[in-house]
Amino acid sequence: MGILERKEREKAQKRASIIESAEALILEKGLDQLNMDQVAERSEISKGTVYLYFKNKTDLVLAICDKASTLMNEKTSKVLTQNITGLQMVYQMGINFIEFVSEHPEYNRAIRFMDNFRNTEQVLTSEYMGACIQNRQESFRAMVRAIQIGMQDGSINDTYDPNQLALLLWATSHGVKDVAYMHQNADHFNLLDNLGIDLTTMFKGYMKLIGEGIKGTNKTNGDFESFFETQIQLERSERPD
Amino acid sequence: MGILERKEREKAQKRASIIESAEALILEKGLDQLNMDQVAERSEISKGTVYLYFKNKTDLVLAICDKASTLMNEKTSKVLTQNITGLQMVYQMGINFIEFVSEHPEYNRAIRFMDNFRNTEQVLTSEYMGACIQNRQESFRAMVRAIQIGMQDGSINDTYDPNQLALLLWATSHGVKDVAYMHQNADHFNLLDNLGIDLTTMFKGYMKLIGEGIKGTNKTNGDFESFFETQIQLERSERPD
DNA sequence: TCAAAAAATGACTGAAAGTCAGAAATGGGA
DNA sequence: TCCCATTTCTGACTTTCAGTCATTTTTTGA
Repeated sequence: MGILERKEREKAQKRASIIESAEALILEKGLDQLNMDQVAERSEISKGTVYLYFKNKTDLVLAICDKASTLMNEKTSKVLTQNITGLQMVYQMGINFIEFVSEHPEYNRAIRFMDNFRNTEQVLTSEYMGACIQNRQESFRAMVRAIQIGMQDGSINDTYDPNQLALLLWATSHGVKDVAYMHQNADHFNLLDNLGIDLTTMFKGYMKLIGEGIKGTNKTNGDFESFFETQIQLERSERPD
Repeated sequence: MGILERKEREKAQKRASIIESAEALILEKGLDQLNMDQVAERSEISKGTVYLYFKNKTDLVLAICDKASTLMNEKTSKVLTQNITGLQMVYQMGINFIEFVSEHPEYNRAIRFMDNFRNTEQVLTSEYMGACIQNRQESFRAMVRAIQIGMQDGSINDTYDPNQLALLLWATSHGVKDVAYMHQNADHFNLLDNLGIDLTTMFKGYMKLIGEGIKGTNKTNGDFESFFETQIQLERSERPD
């Protein structure tokens, strides 16, 4: 019975197409201007059909968050397989995070929106919410793992509690991201432009500050600066566009 | 001509009373549930009158942000007058910030909401927006000032650029605040509770991490831990409720 | 006491989320 | 090929809420 399978596939495609329409609209006009009539129009279906695929607007935004956090999570988890020190893994996760937000402003907006949701009925009954939480927790555990590896190879100071340190890195990196990409959401209070500091400088400064605070006894790791330059060169040689 | 003055005073009072109603509603139900009919009802005036005092809902929220940032700004600026080292000033500003958010969840919600605004007509034409930006910039400059003081008294490493360091402290502390008080907005992904780490521990950990990264050559300042304990004891003796 | 000015009102408009009765398309059996 | 049951889709309709404005009420000063 291949018909059922075909139907399933078509359903998934339509669902994905609605999500893509919503993403494009978020990119163009911002999330606060997202409008279900427009999502329907851009997907070339009626409004009612949108509601066959997503329970409500919140559900649709959470589906985008799910997609975003899955993508981010894959990138983060992959870092653990690289043959580098724990500290360098932490650096690499930071680079990935900043790149992700830079490449996908619409995902950043969706996730910021999600973090402002209160636990309403709509949020609690969305099947996507659980997936988002799982993805985040997995990324967080990858961070803890990188820290543990770093403590074993001597690149990270092992007097910290790995969970607590991961929590601090998570929190501070999100703060840096929010300030660095404030212009993606709002231009008021654009500290970076006001101070004439560019994104890379800020990010390097953050890594240096954090690096100083967490560095272990093994001094052969090199600092973030040199690691960063190597990575950038690697990427340029991989994608010479 | 005391009538005009009286009218001005009454206007200001009514304006303040509308703001208070909105704050209470934000505290009770969250900002996404804030509704202008309810604001009017709670203020015991008609909806139309609310719109005589505030151009629109955005304007009202920005008025709350103005009030909040003014309050925070006063606290921050006052730190500069204390007879402590620059590093201790930075610590104290952090303590004030965390206390502020803890005491005023409604203000935190309003400001988070503001940071998600895009620069629409409504935002640009609100007289409160400019005030908010000014308040923030003033707080930021106070932070820069504290860092400069710290570099002079040897409590802060003077190889950093003061502006860049202030930017990093601003960004990271906001990140820590957002994670620490995520439950004020949303309970999903409540990292603190998941890991069984309490707010004070996280905050101390943050200050330790940062402190390590920025500490200067003068080692007589004492660490954050001891500074924090002193401050807490001071406050307890000042307000023995 | 009264009329002009100021302040307040609430019914109304418009926009957008969400619903649902009916229309259209699909698919298996005769 | 036709039929009809099931699935899928539609868009007019309902509801909610921001924002408006013609009208009413209150205040003021003469």
